[in-house]
Amino acid sequence: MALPRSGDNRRPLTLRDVSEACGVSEMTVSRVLRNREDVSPATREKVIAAARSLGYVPNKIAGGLASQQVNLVAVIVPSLSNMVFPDVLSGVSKALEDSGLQPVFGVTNYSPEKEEEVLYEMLSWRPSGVIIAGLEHTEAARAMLENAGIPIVEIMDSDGEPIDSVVGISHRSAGRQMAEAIVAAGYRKIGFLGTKMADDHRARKRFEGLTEGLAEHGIEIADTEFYSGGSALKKGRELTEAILTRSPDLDFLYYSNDMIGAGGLLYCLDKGYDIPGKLGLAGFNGTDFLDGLPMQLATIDACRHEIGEKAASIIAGKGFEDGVIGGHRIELTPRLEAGDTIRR
Amino acid sequence: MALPRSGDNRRPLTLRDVSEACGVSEMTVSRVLRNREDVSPATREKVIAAARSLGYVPNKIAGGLASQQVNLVAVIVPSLSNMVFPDVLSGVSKALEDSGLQPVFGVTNYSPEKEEEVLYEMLSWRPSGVIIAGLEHTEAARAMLENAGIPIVEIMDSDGEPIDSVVGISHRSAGRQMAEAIVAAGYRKIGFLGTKMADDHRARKRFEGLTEGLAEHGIEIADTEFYSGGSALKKGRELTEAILTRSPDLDFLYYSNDMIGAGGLLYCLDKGYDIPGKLGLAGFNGTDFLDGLPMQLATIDACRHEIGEKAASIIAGKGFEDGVIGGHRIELTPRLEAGDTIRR
DNA sequence: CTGAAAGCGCTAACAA
DNA sequence: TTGTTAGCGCTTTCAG
Repeated sequence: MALPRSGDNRRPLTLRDVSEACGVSEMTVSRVLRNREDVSPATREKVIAAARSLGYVPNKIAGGLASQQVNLVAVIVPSLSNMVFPDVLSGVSKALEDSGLQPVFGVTNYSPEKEEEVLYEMLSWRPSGVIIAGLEHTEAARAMLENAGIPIVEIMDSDGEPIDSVVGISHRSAGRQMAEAIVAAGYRKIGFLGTKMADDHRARKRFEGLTEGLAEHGIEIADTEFYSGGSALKKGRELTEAILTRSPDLDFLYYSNDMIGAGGLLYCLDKGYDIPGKLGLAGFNGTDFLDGLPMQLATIDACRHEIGEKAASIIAGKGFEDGVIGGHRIELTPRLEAGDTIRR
Repeated sequence: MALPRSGDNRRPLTLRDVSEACGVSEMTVSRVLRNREDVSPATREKVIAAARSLGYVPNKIAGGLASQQVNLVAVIVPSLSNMVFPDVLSGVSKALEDSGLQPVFGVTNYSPEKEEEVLYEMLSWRPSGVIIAGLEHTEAARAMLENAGIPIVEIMDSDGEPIDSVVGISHRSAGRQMAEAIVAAGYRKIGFLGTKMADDHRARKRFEGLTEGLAEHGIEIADTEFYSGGSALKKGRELTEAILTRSPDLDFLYYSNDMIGAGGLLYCLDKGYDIPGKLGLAGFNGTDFLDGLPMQLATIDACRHEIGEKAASIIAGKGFEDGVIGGHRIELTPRLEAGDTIRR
C-alpha cells in the first residue's frame, strides 16, 4: 500500500499539457513561455492563460539539456556565519538582477576538500559561470575550473595567479598598510590575534603583510594568540585577556577580523585600559556593526559588496564590452578607517 | 572572429568520451560513476581511471532528466545578513550531509513577490523538497507549493496552517512568555522597538504576543519605535535614544532582535542607565554574540540550528520511519534566557 | 507567425 | 556482470 505522503503522485505538468489545454503546438507554447517576440499577441494570451490556470512550472532540466544553456552562476564561499560573505552574496545578487542569471550558493567551511566537492557538484549542473573565494584550491579543483569552459572569477584576494579573472584586494598590502599606520602612531609592541590560519589564506597574508611591514621598521611581532572556530565577541575577549595577561607590555593588538576585535575592545574598555593612549586596537573587514560600539574600532574595509558586484558583472558580461570577456584582473584598494582606537 | 574568452570552447566531456577512452559501454560507465554495486572491480577501476584522467564531470542536467530525480533541496529564506538564517542553513547542511541531497539557497529579502519568483525558479529545477521560511506566502506561491508533488517544510514559525510539514516555534507565545517575565519582574512601562513589520510576520507575531500577554495584566505598550532596514548595532542605539527621549518614564525595552537590542544595551550603558534596576531590556533570537557584551542581554532562543536540522531531516526522510512521510508538525519550545538585563 | 522532426546526455528497463 | 534500446521534456533547426 502506498504510504500517505506529502505531495501526492500527480505527474508534474509538461509543455504538452499546456499545449493540449490551449490548442497550440508545444513549440509555440515554449516560445511564449520563454518570452520570445515572434508569437502573435492572440496566441500568446491563450497560452499564458492556460499555463497560469494549470499552474505549469517549466522544467529547466529538460530546457537546459536541450538548449545546452543553464542560467545558473555557482558562487562558492567558505562561510556564511561571519559578516563578510553575506555582503559579497548580496553584491552578487544585485549585479545579477535582470541579467537572466541566477546565483547558487555553496559553502566550504574553509575546507579545501569540501570546496572540491561543492565545486564538482556545482559544475555538474553546467552553470554559466563560477565565482569562488580565494586563489588557493586543490589540484583537482584547479583542473576542474580550468577545464570547465566557462568564465571563472576568483574573489576576495588578489595576491596570486588567478585561473581566469580575479576581483579582490591584496591582503598582504592591507597588512602592510596597517603596519605603517601602527608604526606611524608610535606603537612598538605589537600583538596579533586571529584564527589558526592553515586554511584561511587571506588572514595568513594579512599576517605576513603586517610582519613584513613592521620588519621594515625593525619591529617584530611581540606575541600572538590563535584560535579556531567562528568569529565571536566572546572569543575576542578571551584571546585578549590571554595575550594581555601573558604580555602586559603590549601596546597594540591587531585582530584578524572585526568581530573578535570588537570583543577585544569591549574587554579592554571593561578593564579600563587607556585606548588609544596606552593601547591601540585594530580589526579587519570594515563591517558596519562597528558603528554601534562605544568606540569606533580601527579597521580596513574589505570592499565586500563591491567585490561581489564586480565579480558577477564579469560573469554577466556587463561593463566589459571592450572585446574581451574573461581574464580580467580587478584589484580594489582597501581603505583604512582609523576610527578611535589608534592614536592620531 | 571569435573573441578571446575565458574557458575556450572545448566541448564538455560526455559519458561517451569516457566510454571510448576505456572501452566499456556508456551504460557501465554510468553505473560506475553512480557507485552502483553491480560492476566488477576490474571494470570499475578501468572506468574510474579513465574518468579521472580525462577530468570528466557528469552532467546532472541529463541525468536528472533521464532519471526524473534531482538531489537538490530548495531552501528559501528572507535574508542572510542577520545572524539568524546562516544558523538555519548550517543546520540544514548538517542534516543533509551523507543523505545524498544537496541544499540550494535562495533569498527573498522579506519580499513576497521575490519569494514567489525564487520559488518558481527553484521549482523549475524539480528539487526533491522545499524548505521555506514562514507560513505566509502569496496565493500563487502557495499554489505552487501545494502542487509541486514534493515534501514541503515551512520553518521558523508554527503559528498558522502549514501546507505540508512545519518546524518552528510559536512567536506569539514567545512574545507572551516575554510579557510574563517582564511583568513578573515588576516592570510596568513597556516600550517596543523593532522593524516595520509589514512583511516580517514573525516579528509581528511576537509583538502581538507581547501585547496580549501584557494586556492580561492590564498593561498596555507605552511606546513603540519602528525602523526599516537590516539589524545593526547603530540602529539599536538610535532607536533607543529616540524612544527614551520621547518617553523617559519607560522601565522596559523589548527589541525585535538581539542586534538592535545589543545596540540599545550599549547605548544605555554609555548613558549610565541603571540596568536592570530602573530599566530592563530584552531582545530575541539567542544569538551567541550576546555572550561577549558587557552585560548578557535577556533573550529568547529561536532554536535556529535545530530548526534547520529537523526540517532537513524531514526532507531526507530520516528519523521518521513511522510509516508517514510529510505532514509533520514540530513545534520547538524556545528558552527564555534572562541574562543580566531583567531584574530577578 | 507556426509546426514537425531530431536530439541534447543520461538512465530505466530489459535482454544477453 | 554487461550491453542495447528507448525515451526523459524541452529547444534547435528547418520547413511551411
